[in-house]
Amino acid sequence: MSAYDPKKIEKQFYHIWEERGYFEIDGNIEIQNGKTFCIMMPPPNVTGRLHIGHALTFTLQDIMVRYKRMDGYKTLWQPGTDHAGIATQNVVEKQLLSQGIKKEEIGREKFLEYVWQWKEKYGSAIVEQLRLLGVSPAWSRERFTMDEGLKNAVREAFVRLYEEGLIVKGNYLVNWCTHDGALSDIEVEYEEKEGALYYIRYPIVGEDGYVVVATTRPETYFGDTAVMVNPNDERYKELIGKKVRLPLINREIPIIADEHVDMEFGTGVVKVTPAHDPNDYEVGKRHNLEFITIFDEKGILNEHAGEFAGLERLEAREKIVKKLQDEGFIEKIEPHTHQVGHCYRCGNVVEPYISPQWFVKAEIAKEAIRKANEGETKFYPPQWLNNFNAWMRELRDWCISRQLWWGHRIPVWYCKACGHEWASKNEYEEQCPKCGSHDIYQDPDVLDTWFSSALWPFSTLGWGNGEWGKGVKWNENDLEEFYPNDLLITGFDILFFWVARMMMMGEHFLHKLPFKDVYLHALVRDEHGQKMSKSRGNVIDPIDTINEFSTDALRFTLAILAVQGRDIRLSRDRLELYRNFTNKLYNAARFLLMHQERFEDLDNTQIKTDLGRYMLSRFNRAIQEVRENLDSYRFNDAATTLYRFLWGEFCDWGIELAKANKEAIPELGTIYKEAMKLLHPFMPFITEYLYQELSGTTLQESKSIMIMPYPQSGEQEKELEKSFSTIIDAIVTLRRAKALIDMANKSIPKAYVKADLPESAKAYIQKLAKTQEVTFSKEAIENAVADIGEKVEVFIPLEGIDLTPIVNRLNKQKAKVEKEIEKLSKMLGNENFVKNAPKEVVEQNQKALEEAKAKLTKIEEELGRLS
RNA sequence: GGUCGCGUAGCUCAGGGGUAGAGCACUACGUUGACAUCGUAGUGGUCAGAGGUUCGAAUCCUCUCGCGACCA
Repeated sequence: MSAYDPKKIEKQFYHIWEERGYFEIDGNIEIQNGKTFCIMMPPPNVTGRLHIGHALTFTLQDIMVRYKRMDGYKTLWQPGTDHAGIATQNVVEKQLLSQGIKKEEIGREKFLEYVWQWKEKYGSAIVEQLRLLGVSPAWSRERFTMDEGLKNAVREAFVRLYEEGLIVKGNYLVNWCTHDGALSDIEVEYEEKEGALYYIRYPIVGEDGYVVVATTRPETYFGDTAVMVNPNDERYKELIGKKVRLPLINREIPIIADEHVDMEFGTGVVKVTPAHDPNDYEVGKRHNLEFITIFDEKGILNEHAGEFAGLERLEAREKIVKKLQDEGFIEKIEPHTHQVGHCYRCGNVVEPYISPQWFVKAEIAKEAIRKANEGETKFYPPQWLNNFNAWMRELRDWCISRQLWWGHRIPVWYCKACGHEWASKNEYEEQCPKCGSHDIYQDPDVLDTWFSSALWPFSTLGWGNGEWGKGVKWNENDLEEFYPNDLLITGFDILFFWVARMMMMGEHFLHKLPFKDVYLHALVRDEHGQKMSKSRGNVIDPIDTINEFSTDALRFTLAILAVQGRDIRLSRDRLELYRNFTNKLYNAARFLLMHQERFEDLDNTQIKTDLGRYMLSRFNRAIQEVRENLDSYRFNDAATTLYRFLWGEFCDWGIELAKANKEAIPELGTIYKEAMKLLHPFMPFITEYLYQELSGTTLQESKSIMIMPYPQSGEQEKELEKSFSTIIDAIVTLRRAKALIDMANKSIPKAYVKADLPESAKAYIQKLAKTQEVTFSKEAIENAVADIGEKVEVFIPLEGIDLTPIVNRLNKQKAKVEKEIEKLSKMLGNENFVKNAPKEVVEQNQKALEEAKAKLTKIEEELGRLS
């Protein structure tokens, strides 16, 4: 028993590759051809742990990068991590709380010190995990979205947009999480919830009656500043212009009319809460209503809520409803499903809330939209352009301020003396540029994390960095060489969060879209198509998977499943399959090495034998397909081609046929080595290992496969391929015929093959079909077992073959089938059964009878031929 | 409600006007000195359904049904 053991080599090889600088932009300097290739790593969160989605995205990126690097491109794969505002702040806040420290007690500066300490200590966990995946980014250039250079770039971008009037401050209704503060529209996740529709009675002022309004959020009635009916609603025409009195608090509000009211919903009377509902906000502005905010930023009800002041908004609901019920203000409560917005970070119910925030104006996206539709950026799969357009068309101003401490602080200062407001690229400001006062303060908020990552495709190339990192983290001509980036690979789920924003920013600041191609991959699901989640317990951990199956197997599995526009269903079965593939590759190499210690490079070899030329021709075909598929990001097709060629052609036929023609073995070894290069981007470790083994070298002492030229497709020999496919057909057909006479795995003395083949083909057929003597014949042979293949006919003479075993087997089968027929006939002959049994059962049995009869005929035919 | 995608062998999926493919599973045989994480052979499909275009449709078009995603 001999199996491939990846553990021995993976860490060791990775270390050597990285140490030798192969991952860096000039790592392949010897084979560079003047072209460049650049791809940005979507920076994972510093707080993150590697999950299977990372494994997918980084595997695909690494495949492209290794391919391009081997193909002679000067290649930049820019790595880095994201400071992840809310997530990181939460992690550190929690950690401090466990030590009994509240961040409010220690203050902003001290808290940030803790965060930085945390980042230094734990922030590299994910990049270390990434290394286990075998990825090859230019690690020396690793960036952090809050390093000094990128902080400079963020201020540069902010100040320019501020001065152009594209960043503005406004007191708007925003999505508010009482835990995490303001959220942008896409940070709110909607979920269908079983709630209730509360029908509340509002007494009419000066009359005995009341109107009933239906609401899903009864606690907001403290903020009502009107109730509203449709002017065309006959039921309520009389009421327009009158007033109602809010229950318990007895504030009087007007009854107004507005065409927007849906007469069908609830009672047709709606409450208007301008400060706590986006629709009502618009109504409030239209009708000049008062905006009453009823809770603070933590969600605690204020004085407008009367006796309920001090309670948390959601906890208060029940108490408020109870009181209303007790006082007779609730008409009824109906169950009601509706969409409820939740914070994507903490799951808290999001509230519309009026607060002063910073926004990027939507018009910044105009040019990016136009250029994307002109094809400056191509999406893979292309239908994503539609989604991009659909979202961009309805783009609203982007709320970029966040009520956090951790992040890029908004570079805007206010002067207490003269009220002046200004933005500055400096980290600290000393005095007011207008009046010179020192009594100034900086805006307390920080920027949305996506603001800094929107700059990633060019800020990492030095844009706006100042002098920081120059010549170390980036080079002066980077922007020229690597902008626009050639490709972005990321998940479709962040198309709007990130991709679209990079496109707006890139276009705005550099007047070119940041990517030529954008490849969006789907989600990794479990084998049943379920989303992976901790609560479902179906999470596949990439690190565990690597330990169990190897990095190469994981990478290859993900690649071969990565079909454009389709989710990936990952399963252990699949992983096993491709782990087995690595073992197959290993054993093929062992076979070759059994015959010869080392093999030449293809460049220095003249392939002469017919089998060698045949395999080379097939290999050239595979090269062409793999290249075409990689060039169009069809990772699954590229991987399938490799799997089929290496296993289905090289091992199954190349090596097997070589057993009949040992002279071809040195040539096959040479081709196999070259094939390792073709496979290398997918399976970096085993290919390096086998390449070195077959060369009689070690990586420690030799050049790595990863900086050798990627195979170029050569000529295909069509005639030779045809000839070999006839040989293969002869072998398969003969094997089938042998199976028919129960001699499948045994050697037989003689067979005839009717085919147009050269004498040299005989050895192959004799060896692989285990037939001592094969004769080519132009005629059919009498008194023989015959089988017809695609291209040939074969005949096995009956004389000299012991037919007893097969005749016995056929007789046994015959008896069994006859018994079956008898039983089924009897059953179907029974009138009651046919009448009463379910139709399907009757049909099923009829079908079974027919099949059994057909089988019997076949058996009888065979018996007739053999006796 | 709007947009998009999907429906192909028992399962997971490729393919995308010209004889229906792979892997797994299944059946039978097998330890011939690379590999049982394997080999050989075989069974298995009205390509969701109905219309249409075409010499020809799994493939293009329309509709229906079912599933999913995103947006409201």
